[in-house]
Amino acid sequence: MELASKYNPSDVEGKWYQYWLDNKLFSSKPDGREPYTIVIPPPNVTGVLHMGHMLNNTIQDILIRRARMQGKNALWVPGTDHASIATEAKVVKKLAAEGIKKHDLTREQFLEHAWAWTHEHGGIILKQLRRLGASCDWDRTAFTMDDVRSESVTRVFVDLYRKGYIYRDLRMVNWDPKALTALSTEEVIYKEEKSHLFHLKYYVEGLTTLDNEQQLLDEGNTIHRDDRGYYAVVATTRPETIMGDTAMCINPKDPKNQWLKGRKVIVPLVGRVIPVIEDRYVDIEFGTGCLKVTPAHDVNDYMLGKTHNLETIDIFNADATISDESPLYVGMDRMDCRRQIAKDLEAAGLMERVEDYTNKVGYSERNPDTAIEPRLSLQWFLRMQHFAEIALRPVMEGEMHFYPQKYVNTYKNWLENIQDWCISRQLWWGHRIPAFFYPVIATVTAADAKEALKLAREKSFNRDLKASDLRRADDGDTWTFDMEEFVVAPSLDEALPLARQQSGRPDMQAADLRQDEDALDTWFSSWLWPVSLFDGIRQPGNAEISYYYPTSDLVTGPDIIFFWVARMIMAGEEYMHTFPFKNVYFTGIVRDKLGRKMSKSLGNSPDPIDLIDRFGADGVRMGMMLSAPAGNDILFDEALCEQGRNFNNKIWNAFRLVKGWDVADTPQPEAAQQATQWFAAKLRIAAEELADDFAKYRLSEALMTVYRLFWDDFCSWYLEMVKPAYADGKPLPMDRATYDATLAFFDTLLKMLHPFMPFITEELWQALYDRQPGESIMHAQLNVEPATDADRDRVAAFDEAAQIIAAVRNTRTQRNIPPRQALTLNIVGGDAAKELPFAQAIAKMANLDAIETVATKAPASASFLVGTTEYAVPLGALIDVDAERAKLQAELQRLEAFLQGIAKKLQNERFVSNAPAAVVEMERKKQADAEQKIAAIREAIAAL
RNA sequence: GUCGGCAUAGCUCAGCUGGUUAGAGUAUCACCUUGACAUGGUGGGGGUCCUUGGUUCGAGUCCAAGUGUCGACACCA
Repeated sequence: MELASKYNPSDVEGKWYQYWLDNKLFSSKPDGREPYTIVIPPPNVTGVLHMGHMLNNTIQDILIRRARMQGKNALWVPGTDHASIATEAKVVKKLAAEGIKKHDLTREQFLEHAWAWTHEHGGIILKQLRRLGASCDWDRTAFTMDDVRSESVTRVFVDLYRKGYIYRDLRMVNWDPKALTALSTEEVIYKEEKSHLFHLKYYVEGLTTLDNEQQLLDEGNTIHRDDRGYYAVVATTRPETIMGDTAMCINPKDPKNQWLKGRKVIVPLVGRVIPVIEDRYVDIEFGTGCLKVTPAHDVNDYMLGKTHNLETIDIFNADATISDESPLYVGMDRMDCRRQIAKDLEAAGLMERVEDYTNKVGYSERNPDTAIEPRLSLQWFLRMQHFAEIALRPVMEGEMHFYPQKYVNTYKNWLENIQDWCISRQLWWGHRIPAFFYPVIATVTAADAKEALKLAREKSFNRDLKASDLRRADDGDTWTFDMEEFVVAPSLDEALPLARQQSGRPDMQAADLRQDEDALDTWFSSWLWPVSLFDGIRQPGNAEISYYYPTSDLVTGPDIIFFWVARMIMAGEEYMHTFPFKNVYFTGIVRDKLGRKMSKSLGNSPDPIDLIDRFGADGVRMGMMLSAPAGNDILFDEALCEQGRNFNNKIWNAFRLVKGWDVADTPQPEAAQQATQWFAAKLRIAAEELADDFAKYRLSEALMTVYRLFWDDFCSWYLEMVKPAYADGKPLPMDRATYDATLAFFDTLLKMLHPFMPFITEELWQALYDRQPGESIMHAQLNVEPATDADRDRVAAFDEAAQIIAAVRNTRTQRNIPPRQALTLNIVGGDAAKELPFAQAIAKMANLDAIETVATKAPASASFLVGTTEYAVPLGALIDVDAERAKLQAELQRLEAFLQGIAKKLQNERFVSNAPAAVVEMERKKQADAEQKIAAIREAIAAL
């Protein structure tokens, strides 16, 4: 067989992936074997592969392939996420480019566009994963909005509603004014920002003179006054919200502001008179201690509003332009308004001063340029207390393991301070909330119109309700108005009888029901993923869910520990009564080699497919894994892919060497026999190390273990030791015993490498022996005998031999003796009857013509110590006595310093009496060895 | 602000319950091309284990404080 001297990945990768597909080698069905399951963290359906996916999916593939080769029934389930906000935003943008506004379309029309977009762009990422070698069972590819998953989501919603965990309420939510939807607290990202703190003048109403001004000043009040009168100073970063001010608040214990108690102040520009209220919430130290209260636009102000029964004026529209509730700036964008009002306040002399200020502003995770706006709105919530409790247990009790473990703390912390989950989103792309509304005429009882309106608004959650919407009944105290009530059911068909019953109107028709317009948070479907993939919601206890659940490992980023991991544990415990995965492996964030996050604007994010084209999938996989300890950020450097590619080339060339040998039925040379025995032992020990690395999820170390085993032990040592000699410019044939052993070693090595580098290992494994059609390394079993003590002894003995070889080579290098010039090795003062282990191998590797035991070495020798044995290489005329002496002197000095340290330790009585006997004994042995070495070196120097 | 992680060779990281002269990969330097591979071979150099104090016969490892750094959470008018 002719093989190119360089490995070319593109020749083999596509071929073998197709072979795996054609032979259904990724597929899994429940059977009698132990299952090993991974569910993919579903990437956004319209996403494209980035470096984070590369890392994440490489790890999953390594774990899956390893499990498969251990004889487990390995299943990796792929799929995509509908990513409601992200996808809807993309579709809206695309439509906008075509001049179509979302709200000019009906829901159905919009969804048609969204599905078209999904079908066009969807699944690209899954195709890209194939280039990486991902061994997913593609026949099972799922989508969070396919029929099974959608129905599961709906059922879960209905179930949780009936269990009383889901409720509807008017709350201050994080509003994304661009996407026009509420967000959960986890979807808000706070960024520090340079802004301004505006100090505004709120004149005190009707106060022209303060009789006891001096006394108040003496008591510590800070009183502001100008020719227009007395005023309070309020510091704010958001002057545009003053139109919504309905109070000013001071801390009752604030000595600076006692004079304002019980007064009323005038909102600047607006002219509205608002009360001064008192609440301990106000921080005395901050600013002037005067806080403007805008209940509609700040979470804390909202609380104050509730406590103090304040009016709520919502001055923003949903898109954060100024609403007609505001007396000023109607229709203006909030940011423009901030600039304008600052100017106007300045011009009106109502701005005392402006200072620079750094504060944190929340931004939408999905629209990173859009500052979120706290907004009162009616949303659906999931009560989290129960879920926090059931999700904490399996992690704290060690049923589930996190790698790295530090995330247990993060997890615990979040669960213990959990807030209810806002699950509704004002989007169309997603799972529509299965709540069905029907109109009713409601009543409230109140003595006057104002009270009635307030009660009616509370009852209907409708802040837009106006006094004219209320109808007073004849008795005077009863008011009626139109509102809606709802039922929750999986479908319209099931909703109708419920609604008839609930309303007491048996004549109600389907057309009378109106389904909630909102969709559910994307994570409300993702949290069911490990269950819904096996249809465990719709068909509890089915064969698949019973077999594959709980899954084995989850591989994901720590950034979604709350969004996703925690919630999957909740859903798993709720619906399966047990945790969804045994182990969670948190990967780090992929950064560039300077430690910066990958971003489009920095242009430091390589295209994974381009990398695969250049280095091969195996090379890139190795590049990812080389620097990826669990949980640490990985600093990605193309140089690592290069290293991966080089390793592929090394494997390839080792194969070329082995397959190039001629075989003959000749006796096995002693050196080769020693080498095979040693490598067999080394292989068994390495396999144990590898297993240990995997057991601890130290995958980059596992890779390094195999890397060194292959390159150093197999190529640099073993192959060199067994390589046939040359005669007449041609290699001699190799004996069959060594050849067979070498092929067997190669076979095992390929299997150990396969999870990391699936393509090249398949290519070579297929070529190593004759294989059956449809056979694959993927399903070959990695069975390596356990290592024995004899193996460890042999490996230790070889380490000494390797040191001797290195020392002889060093002797050559330092004296410019060519490798081809054979040398003789003397074992000085040794027992002539005792054979040096690996003598033949040493002779071959160090190019020695003889190894002799001598009583005293030749005077013109280079000498060195391995262990406590002195070795010498007679150099004859090649000797440089001065250089030799200098070398020995340096070694002597080093050893003497070392000996001194030990002697000091051993002279310390407290050490001798306190340290364990074994430790003291070890020190004594070190001392004796060092003394022996020193004596040997002294002799060597004298002999020169 | 609260809590947590980390700090070891130029770089990226191992180093377990304290006990050989602190390791690996990579980079770097020198030498080496007829014989699998220059995407290679052989050999070398390179460390005040962040600082200070403590515990101990003994500290990279344990404790405390400090410095730096990263992260989570909370508040921020």
